[in-house]
Amino acid sequence: MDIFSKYMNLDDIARIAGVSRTTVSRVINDHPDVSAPTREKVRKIIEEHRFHPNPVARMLVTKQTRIIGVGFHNPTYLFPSYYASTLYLGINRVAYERNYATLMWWEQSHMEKDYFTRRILQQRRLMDGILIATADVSALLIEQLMESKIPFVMIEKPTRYTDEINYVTIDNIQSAYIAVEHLIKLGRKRIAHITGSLNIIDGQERLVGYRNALQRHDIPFDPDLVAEGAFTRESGYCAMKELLERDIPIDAVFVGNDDCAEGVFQSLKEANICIPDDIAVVGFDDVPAAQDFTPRLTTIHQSIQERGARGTALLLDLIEGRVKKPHHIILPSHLVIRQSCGAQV
Amino acid sequence: MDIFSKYMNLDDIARIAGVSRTTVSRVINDHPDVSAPTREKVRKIIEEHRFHPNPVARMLVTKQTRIIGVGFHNPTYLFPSYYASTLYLGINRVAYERNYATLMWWEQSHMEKDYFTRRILQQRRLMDGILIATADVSALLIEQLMESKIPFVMIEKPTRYTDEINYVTIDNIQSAYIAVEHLIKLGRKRIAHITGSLNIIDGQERLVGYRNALQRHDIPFDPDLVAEGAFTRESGYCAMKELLERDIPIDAVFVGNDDCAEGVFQSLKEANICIPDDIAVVGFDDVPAAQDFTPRLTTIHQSIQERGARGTALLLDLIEGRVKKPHHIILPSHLVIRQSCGAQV
DNA sequence: ATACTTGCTGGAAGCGCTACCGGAAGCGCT
DNA sequence: AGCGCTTCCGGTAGCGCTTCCAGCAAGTAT
Repeated sequence: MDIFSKYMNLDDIARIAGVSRTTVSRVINDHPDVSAPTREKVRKIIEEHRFHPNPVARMLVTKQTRIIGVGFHNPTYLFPSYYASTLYLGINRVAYERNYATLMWWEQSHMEKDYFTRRILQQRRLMDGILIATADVSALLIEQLMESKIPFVMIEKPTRYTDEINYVTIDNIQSAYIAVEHLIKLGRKRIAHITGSLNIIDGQERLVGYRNALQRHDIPFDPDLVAEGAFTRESGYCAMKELLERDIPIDAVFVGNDDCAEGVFQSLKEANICIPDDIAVVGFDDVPAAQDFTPRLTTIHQSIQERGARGTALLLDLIEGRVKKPHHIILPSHLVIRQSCGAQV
Repeated sequence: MDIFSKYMNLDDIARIAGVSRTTVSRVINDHPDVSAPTREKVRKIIEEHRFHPNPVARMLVTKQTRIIGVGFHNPTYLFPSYYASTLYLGINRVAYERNYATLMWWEQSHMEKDYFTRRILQQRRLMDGILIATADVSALLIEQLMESKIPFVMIEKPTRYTDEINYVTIDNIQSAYIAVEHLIKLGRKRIAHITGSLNIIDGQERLVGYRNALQRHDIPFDPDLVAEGAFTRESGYCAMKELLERDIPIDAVFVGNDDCAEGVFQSLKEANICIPDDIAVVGFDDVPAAQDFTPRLTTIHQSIQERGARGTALLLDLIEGRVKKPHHIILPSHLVIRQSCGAQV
């Protein structure tokens, strides 16, 4: 093909085949109104010329793109991380199975403030639906998305309009409760908590679960035992260090997620504090690396890939009109007991 | 906006503003041929109705989409991994800066064989250019891409048509040479190599560098010292185990990449072999986790994000006609000496 | 014989935008 | 008054598809 030549179009194929453009369109779309011989003839010519219809033109007339947008926010802590990659793995699997492509946004810290919102709104009609892979998203975007009636699903629990929005999440409160209760039952008395990002609902809810467990077991809540982290390794390192510098007794710590726990481990090792003998550690997420921590990390397991997959399936059902009412999917999670909590050797 | 209402279009805005569709288009595209008062009036109405022109219609007529396709192949080992995520980080940064969106493909093992190729060809006209983030890609796809004259860049060195294809890579041979030479200079005599995937050029070239270094220092090449890995943690674990079972003297091992080295570490620990005293280990990539290995991993550093960024910049230059001839970008890399090679304490 | 269905095909409209072209108005100049 | 020039605006023709509708031939029932 020459640089100056254009791509072929339906008319070119039609002319070569000696049929009308309509007929060519019909064979491409497997429409029944074409006789077998005509269909074969046209198909052969399409094949021969390696013709592919222009997807953009098709999108314009059918008003569907078979593209879904996937927005990741604040990737400073999301990417590159096991969580986000794995989520996308699940998303992509379902999108593939149902023949959709994914157009991904991913807001990085150096971008302008409302880039995410503007961009999504601008490109709305390029996407049949939108997946929002973070709770940390502006209320404005959510409102405009709701107003524009475009199908969208959040892969985190939204902080507002909770009833009206489709989302998939896990029971953070209950999970955190179980994790902390486990430590209590092992006889730990001074249980600290390094939180996740507290502007994200997961972080907030895990803190609630922590407090609930203490309360239930008549252990007074001590704010000195709480340090704010941010779901990252670095934040875990710093928060643990800060906790140690407070120079108060601590015999266990429940950490916002596993990435964060990695930093906690490092900090404890540097301070020559033994896990779990001196301080027991429990994480959240059960990333694969958790099995390779020394000692192996006790943590709450959740299937991140499933989260992405279920969210995507819900979105596509919404797009295709199979589902109408707002759905809230709450995925199961459970405690995986390993060595870092002191229950096993 | 009602469910049944359509999106607004240029004509709607034009009618409300009392101007022509053309004028509205002009103000949207900042065309000078509009008087200041008219421009203001139209702009206000656009704002008021939160109107965004249909990007699909615009794409159809301008014949550019401001979308680039990004293809990741064989994600079984690529995702979720530091390498792929980080690459995408670099890609996305540049794409954002130059106002392009990324449409990502990601072939998973459960997909049909030629899905990748078919999909890319079908959607070609939806993308202004294509980034191929793997060398493990069919010759057919490359040929069809070249034939269709669509701009594309490979983020790995291609195995064929090397001269004609735009790509970005590092000097694998030289880097591997330096890594192995470093071990030799530290007095290691029986240096093993756990390769990367040998169907990928990076794996092949690193093996060549390994052999070159041996040859240069008059150490005979011993095939028993080589085991095939696949750039993954698991493959490293198995390959190291296999190497140990051969029951031959080994005092160092150069590993295809850091992920793989993680498996090697695990295998050596299980066998109670001390790193670096008994066996020194050198990796490749310098992922952040390399600093947290015990002992800390000596490895070849390369900037993966830069790789993605430079590849994307090249692609966009190609798309925008700023660059014509095939470009080959070779990024720098260097050895980072830590503890696992035995040079530091 | 007519009427009516069935199977296949093509013409034409239109999706929502951009871009080309032509024209009206306003200006200063001869 | 007539001329050319600039400034601003609108009409219209596509971009490459899908889809609706009409039409025609052949087959079937009345």
